[in-house]
Amino acid sequence: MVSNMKKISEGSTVGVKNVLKSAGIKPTYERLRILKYLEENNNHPTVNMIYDEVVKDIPTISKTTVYNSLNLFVEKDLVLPLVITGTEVRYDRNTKPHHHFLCEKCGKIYDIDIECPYFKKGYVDGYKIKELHGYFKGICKECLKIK
Amino acid sequence: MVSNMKKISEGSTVGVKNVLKSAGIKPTYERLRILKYLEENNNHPTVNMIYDEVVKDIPTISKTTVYNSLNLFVEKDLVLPLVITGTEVRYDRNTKPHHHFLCEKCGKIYDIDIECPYFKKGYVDGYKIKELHGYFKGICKECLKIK
DNA sequence: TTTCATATTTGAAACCATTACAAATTTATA
DNA sequence: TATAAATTTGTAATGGTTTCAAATATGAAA
Ligand SMILES: [Mn+2]
Ligand SMILES: [Mn+2]
Ligand SMILES: [Zn+2]
Ligand SMILES: [Zn+2]
Repeated sequence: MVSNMKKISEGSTVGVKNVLKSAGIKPTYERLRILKYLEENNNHPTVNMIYDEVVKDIPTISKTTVYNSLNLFVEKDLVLPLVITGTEVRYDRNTKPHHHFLCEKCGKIYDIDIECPYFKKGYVDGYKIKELHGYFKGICKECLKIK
Repeated sequence: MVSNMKKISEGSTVGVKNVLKSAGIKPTYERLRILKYLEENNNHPTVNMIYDEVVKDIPTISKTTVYNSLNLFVEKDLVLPLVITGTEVRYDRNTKPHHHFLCEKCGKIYDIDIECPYFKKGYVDGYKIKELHGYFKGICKECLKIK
């Protein structure tokens, strides 16, 4: 088993609506659709990836609304922003601290379910840890097969 | 002891000149000064931080030259680019894989000398690891004192 | 329902780090 | 010295993100 992380929700309309309401966010049509995308896709997407899919359902949506919504989700701890490739921010519905793996060949970003003993302790070298950001770069299992 | 990492070089003019030459880089005045800055400061600086200091010695230097030089250093594995704050790239003379700590209060970035067992093995979840990027966010020792 | 205040969305402009590019300058070679 | 190659420089372009004000939608009061 590659990952044993549990899903946050199912991505159903009623599901995401409750998620937004309990976070104190008004569940607008646009926000619901964006959050649904994040729940249905664990691909750590960029703003453009999200926009390109969501605009198929809501042709009038603007990219600014995608930015606004994601910033709001981050503020309310519904979503975790990741900076892995350096060029653009990626968004993760899984806000629990976890590692990632960026494949140099296919560009996919995978979850890596390993533990960091220092993060568990809460301190390193006398410094108080609040967040953990860890990722590997290399070749993923599938691309290794292709050779 | 907070860190037991060894220094790469002393930052002396003859030192950095040899570093550049053995990397196959022509040791121009600008490149020497930029590399010297990196050797004398282990503060993981941004392009602007480097420029602001170097321009005091070389008033005619352009920011493009700082970019060009750093990109060349990265290409020749003399310097490691870090993306930690998300907004701008930082540069590290220490190219050995190591962890970092970003203090939320003072903004300083510290080296953290811990080992990653997965990186040592070379694999996680069947994925081949080539690079390791890990950092913590929190409050550093000094800022904890101030309280 | 109508009215009015508030929240949200939208599109364009601004911002900012980085890159592209071509002209000017320096350096190396003959 | 003359010529070619490499480097530096300044400006313009690029691209992701934010700012901002106008347009639209929502919700409560009348
Ligand atoms: Mn993830
Ligand atoms: Mn470092
Ligand atoms: Zn791959
Ligand atoms: Zn601090």
